[in-house]
Amino acid sequence: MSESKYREWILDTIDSLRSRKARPDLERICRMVRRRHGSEPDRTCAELEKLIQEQTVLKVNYKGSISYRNAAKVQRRSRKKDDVSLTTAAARRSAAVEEASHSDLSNGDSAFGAADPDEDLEGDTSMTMDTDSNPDEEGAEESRDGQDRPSPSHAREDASVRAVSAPCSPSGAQPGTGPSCSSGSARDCAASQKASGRPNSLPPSSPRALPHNDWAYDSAASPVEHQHPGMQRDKAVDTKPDVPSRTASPCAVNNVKKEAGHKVEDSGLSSDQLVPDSAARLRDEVKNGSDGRSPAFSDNCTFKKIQVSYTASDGSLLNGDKGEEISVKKE
DNA sequence: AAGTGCGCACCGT
DNA sequence: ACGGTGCGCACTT
Repeated sequence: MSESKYREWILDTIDSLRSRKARPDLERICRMVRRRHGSEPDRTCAELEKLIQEQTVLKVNYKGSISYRNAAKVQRRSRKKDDVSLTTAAARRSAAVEEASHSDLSNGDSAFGAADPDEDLEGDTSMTMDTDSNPDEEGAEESRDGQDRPSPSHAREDASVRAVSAPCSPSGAQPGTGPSCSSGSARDCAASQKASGRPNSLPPSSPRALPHNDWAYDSAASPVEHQHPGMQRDKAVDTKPDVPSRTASPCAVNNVKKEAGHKVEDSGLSSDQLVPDSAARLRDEVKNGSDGRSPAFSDNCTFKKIQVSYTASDGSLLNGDKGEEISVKKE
């Protein structure tokens, strides 16, 4: 029961933030929800996460920071070719979603989203949805409620949505100073966002340092587990294009592999990057594979960032700051 | 201090 | 040209 309530609150909040022209990021969302309804950020976080998994809320990486979108409101206007693929996409989507959720639960996805602005990772439109199919937002939401019905429409901006699992570190993380875990986690989330989201500054060497550096934010999924620190780092430094994203997620591969087959064509599709974890990953993988080369650069950056942020939130508060610094430095 | 409103620049379509 | 997004600032509570 509280679930639907939360959904409502969260969506409402996102909405409100948007209308205020403020970025609907975790921090703001949590704060606002708490303010308005007194719900603890922690809980909000969790609920938000759920919504993301249901795709009621889309987690998007926009301009280098994490944003959340009300899926019901995100619509794409002109997207003809997509429409075609949308159909197929929809099908996949559901599959993907399911798998995603499964894997997510187990944390199957690794943080290698490997999205790179350069290459237009955004090929990941797979999950784009027709909002047309949404009857009305409210109603839709309601109905959507119970099942993880992929329903989102999809965002047009250049943002990549990926993380579906944990917007914030699930349990542990929490600021030593903050006694209340709730605020702690909220902050935590925010922190991680910030840490990871601050990016933008692409290295000069980057061919097209877009102001919008939409690196993939695969993140959420894994606070700790995968992520091979050493390798990414090296790579980042290196300009070596290959391996990175691909090695990335064995789990993901497993999960998605099957789909990979038909997805390939899609990849070039659009610049929209809304993608469910698995899908995204999958796509990336496919892409990389087919291309034979991968956009190592931004990839790595992304990587680093993610990792860093998680590390920070994850455990050592002490290190948190350091982590950030490090990432900066690297860049 | 925190929340809010909004001008503005940016970007993709 | 248009619409979406979010920063940054000023205003309100």
